Amino acid sequence: MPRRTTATSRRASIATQRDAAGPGEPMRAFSRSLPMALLRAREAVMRHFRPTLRRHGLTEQQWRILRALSSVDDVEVTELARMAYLLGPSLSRILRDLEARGLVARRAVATDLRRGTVSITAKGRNLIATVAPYSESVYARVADRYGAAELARLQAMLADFEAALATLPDPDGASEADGEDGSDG
Amino acid sequence: MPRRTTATSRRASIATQRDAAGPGEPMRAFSRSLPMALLRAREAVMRHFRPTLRRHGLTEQQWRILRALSSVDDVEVTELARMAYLLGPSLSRILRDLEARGLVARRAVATDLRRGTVSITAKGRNLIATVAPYSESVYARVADRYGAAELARLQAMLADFEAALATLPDPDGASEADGEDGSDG
DNA sequence: CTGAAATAATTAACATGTTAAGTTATGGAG
DNA sequence: CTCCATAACTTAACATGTTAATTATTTCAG
Repeated sequence: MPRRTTATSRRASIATQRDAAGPGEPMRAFSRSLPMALLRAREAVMRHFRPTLRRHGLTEQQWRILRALSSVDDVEVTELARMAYLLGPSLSRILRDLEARGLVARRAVATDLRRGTVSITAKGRNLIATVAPYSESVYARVADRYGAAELARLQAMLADFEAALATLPDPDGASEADGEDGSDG
Repeated sequence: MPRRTTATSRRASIATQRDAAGPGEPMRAFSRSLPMALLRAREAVMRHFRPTLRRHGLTEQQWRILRALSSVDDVEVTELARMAYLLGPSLSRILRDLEARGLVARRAVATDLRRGTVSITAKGRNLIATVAPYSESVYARVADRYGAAELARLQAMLADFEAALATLPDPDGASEADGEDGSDG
């Protein structure tokens, strides 16, 4: 390991194998796990979007927020988080930045001062109008390469999958602990 | 917006609509974009894994690394990054931590001091053995709820999708810039 | 009306994602 | 052999993911 000492023996067994699944491990083949497949598929698409967004000073999440805002007059922060699929803390930080850049505007709700509403500004709409064509272009290329029909089917399956898992009980985080690895302290 | 001033007029139009798709925006319905669907599907699964991992002091990425290492004797860092689907910088940081916790061990490759190999320790294997049952249990519940056959089909489609997109030209980051928002500087 | 519980949003703290830059070691041209 | 391009990691810097703690308001039991 470069940047350290102790150059010991050698080995260089390259290990081109991916999932050896040793004789004592009955676990699923690691590289084929569903979360991994979903992650890889998503990255396969996103890597085509990021460069364009980046050239316009936007991250994927900022783009999601602007897109969500462009479809409504104004929304409360909590609802926006749901629409853009972001957690509250992430949204809070990003809105602070987008507001400072003049892409969104915030207002308090007079009837409940805990709440705030967010809306996209003209500058924000202009940015969307500038980037949208590239975004559409990428999407078209993806649909063309994989097949529009297949793509629609894939999306339908993903929606079904999400709906099916939504019926599972909440994982919470308290029910199956045993503490044996000592990394909790 | 709480934590700020300027309580102006009111509005409270709640906006239960999701994708209004205003009369001037021809873009795809935002909430149904493929990247979003993949993100939601992945989160639907991961939210059931995270609590258990967390109870054992592991993050999702650390778990991927340990699982990958458990399938081989030892691997070079670059190959491990590919196996665990992590970028180099993320892997560097995580390995530093896992090594400090005694879950993995590193060695330099004598024939090329730039390279380093990583292997899982006995302590690391014990941790995997402890967590694996919970992981398998979650996976079984997911498969049961969505259907094992459907799940297999979904994974196959995801693999096909990734393969199809791999044939697209690299996005690079220089080919369709026009610079209109001044963030390219 | 008062104070505890609940709600909306933000802040804090730590881990990873992502791109750029830096470091050490190889390898090859001349 | 020397110098430079490359390669393999690591470090740096900034943005987001994730969970916990805080702050400001509102709600509601009593």
